[in-house]
Amino acid sequence: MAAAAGASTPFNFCRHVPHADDVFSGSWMARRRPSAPHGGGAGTGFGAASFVASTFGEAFRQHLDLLDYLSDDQGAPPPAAVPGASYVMPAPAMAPAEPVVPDAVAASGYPRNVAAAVVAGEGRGRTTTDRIAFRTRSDDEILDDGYKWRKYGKKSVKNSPNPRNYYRCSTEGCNVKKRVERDKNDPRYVVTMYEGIHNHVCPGTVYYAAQDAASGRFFVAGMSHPDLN
DNA sequence: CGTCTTTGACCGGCGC
DNA sequence: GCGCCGGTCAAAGACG
Repeated sequence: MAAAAGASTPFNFCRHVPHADDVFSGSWMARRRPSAPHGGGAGTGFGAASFVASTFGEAFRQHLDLLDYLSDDQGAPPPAAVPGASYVMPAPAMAPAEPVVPDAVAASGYPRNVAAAVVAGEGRGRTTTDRIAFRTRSDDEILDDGYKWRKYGKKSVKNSPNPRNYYRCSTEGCNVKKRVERDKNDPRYVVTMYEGIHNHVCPGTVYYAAQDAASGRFFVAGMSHPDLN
């Protein structure tokens, strides 16, 4: 089965929404979007690499080879809204993520030995990009991470009784995609795989800056969200 | 009326 | 070369 990868890694998501009902030991928190701004309640997701780079910080790097991870794709820079920002060590996560390489992912040809959580874009000779997969215990397949997603496909896949849903970031010019499906071995879990790098900031996320007294340079001091304040 | 989901068809890669 | 399979497209319908 797609058990939790060895060492779970603490990290933050674009929208970090700790909620007692949703936080599970060893898994990513998930929460139903309180009021979807766009009809239909399209899924929401976070950007793989941009989110890794901007929110995982060193804690994640220590577990994953992020240099390799971030080196492909189009060499996309950090989110535009954080110009020149040195990535800020994220606050300790409320609950550790449960990075996995789900069976569904592995079955797609992605190497199982790629640091468990990050799936590099080498599978089956595909030309993409940054990939990252998570398994999330949730009754809800819609994970609220602040991004706006548009569903463009649904497909039943072999060896799984559960359909796979395909989403694309609905921000114009952003080609980030994600696939969502329930774990075939444990329907309580949702397997989400992100592909690509957001070329924009997380909608609804407010970056706040601080100035380094020594250098006078501004840097991103953290993120917040109105829901959390 | 605009936006989003649904869903069948189509396409391309891969294994045999 | 053929068939299978996953991923994407696009038309139609639903919804706010």
